[in-house]
Amino acid sequence: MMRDYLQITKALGDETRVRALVSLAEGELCVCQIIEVLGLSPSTVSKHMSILQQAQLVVRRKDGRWHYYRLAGRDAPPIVRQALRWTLKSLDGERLIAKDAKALCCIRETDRKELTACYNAN
Amino acid sequence: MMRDYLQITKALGDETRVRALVSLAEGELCVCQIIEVLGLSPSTVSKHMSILQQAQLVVRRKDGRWHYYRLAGRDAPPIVRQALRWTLKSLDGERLIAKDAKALCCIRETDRKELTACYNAN
DNA sequence: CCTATAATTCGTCAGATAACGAAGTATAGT
DNA sequence: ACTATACTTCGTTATCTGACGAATTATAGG
Repeated sequence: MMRDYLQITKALGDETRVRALVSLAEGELCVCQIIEVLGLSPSTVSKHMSILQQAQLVVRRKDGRWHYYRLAGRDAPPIVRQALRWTLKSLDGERLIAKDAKALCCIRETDRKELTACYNAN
Repeated sequence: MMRDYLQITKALGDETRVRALVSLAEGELCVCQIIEVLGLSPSTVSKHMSILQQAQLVVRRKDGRWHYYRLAGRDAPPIVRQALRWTLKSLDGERLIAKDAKALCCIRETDRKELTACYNAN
């Protein structure tokens, strides 16, 4: 209980993780897409996603070589769902988040090869 | 916005601070009372309360030599009030918190001189 | 004015955390 | 089987954080 709570608050206490979390608001992403949004190394992003998953804030789905993450849903415990609702609501309209969302449009719709140029443009 | 959010989540990401916060649920306390509940040094507790205050989760009131802290109320921004509601709801019934509450009864009703014995009894 | 009390600020130290690259695992395509 | 791709795990390093005691500030009371 306290343990769950602290796992959630600690997970939410890092800007990078929050950006990753909010990026998932519009649907699941694979790790390589999250890497592009955040602009961090694969190992770093992997660790962050693992922390979010341990806090039950995200769910992982594996499909071939790709690992997709999505926000926890209806089956998640209330404490988690409430935390997510509060987070998304509180950060709605945040500038940094908006910038990520813009980059995400490129990332979702673009072949991985063309992607870097697109991201750098923002 | 992101700044406020992270100040809140970082503040809530420490067990000691959460215990202090929940202790205030039944009404304001002065620092020396919080010190008794937590069993930590004055300087440590002071720092923790300062962090909670910077996150706007608590409000300070000064009366003579005593500094009273209470939970943020109706005048606090929505992001803060929602965080507090979520926290108190999520930790309702937590064992460690309950123990603190028990100690708090002693602390509230007891002269400071008799206090140590009372606290140690739990 | 002097002392005691309540709290904060400062300096220090140990332990936690976030970043990286290198190495390892797993899967897809040839 | 071999190579490339997608992630994860591990080891290292720099920075952040939480704890304390000592020193400081502010107020109450003799």
